[in-house]
Amino acid sequence: MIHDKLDINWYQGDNVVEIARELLGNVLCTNIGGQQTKGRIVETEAYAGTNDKACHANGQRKTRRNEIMFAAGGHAYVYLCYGIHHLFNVVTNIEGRADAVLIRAVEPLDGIEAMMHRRGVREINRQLTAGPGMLTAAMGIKTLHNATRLDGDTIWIEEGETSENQQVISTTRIGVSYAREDALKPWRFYIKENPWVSKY
DNA sequence: GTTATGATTTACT
DNA sequence: GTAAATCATAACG
Repeated sequence: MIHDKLDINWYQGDNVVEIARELLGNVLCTNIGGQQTKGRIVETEAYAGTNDKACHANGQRKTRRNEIMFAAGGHAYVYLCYGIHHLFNVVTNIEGRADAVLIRAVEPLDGIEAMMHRRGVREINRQLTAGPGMLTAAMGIKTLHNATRLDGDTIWIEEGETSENQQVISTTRIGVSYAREDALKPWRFYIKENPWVSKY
């Protein structure tokens, strides 16, 4: 079965919410530290640039941290949250439009041994990748991978199985209550009844 | 220069 | 159920 890497142009559409939904079922791949890992994306959230109070780039606020969000779609935006967790986003839209999709959970496919080793767990269970900080740890993604191009050979996304049977649920985003009315936007997407979707 | 804080996880009472 | 861990960044002086 051939899986094609998503083309850089794929990321540059102007509807970040739609892209977040379409990312479900595709496969996030990393080749870091000599270990290749792959995981099917089962949960995402859209962050809609300057009009979204939950987005780091809201109100055209451009800083050193979120600078990469203003670049053209197809880059990785990785940053450290709570001093502990690395969060991985896919930058979308064209240069100057700071949209991004947060990858919140994946289902492990390849390199599971490496993931378990990085996470320090012995069994394959939700502890591996069912959460935005967990999946980056499992797949070896660190802040040094910020601004990585997703058409390279370190981090990329492949087309997944055709997902006719997957039912997509949309609901509110998590951990953004500070964003007031924008916290109510139903911009979190996940695959129904998939056991790897994050808790809370 | 200082200080507050978070797109979370984990451990503990 | 609640709280601690832990630090780069952003906002301010």
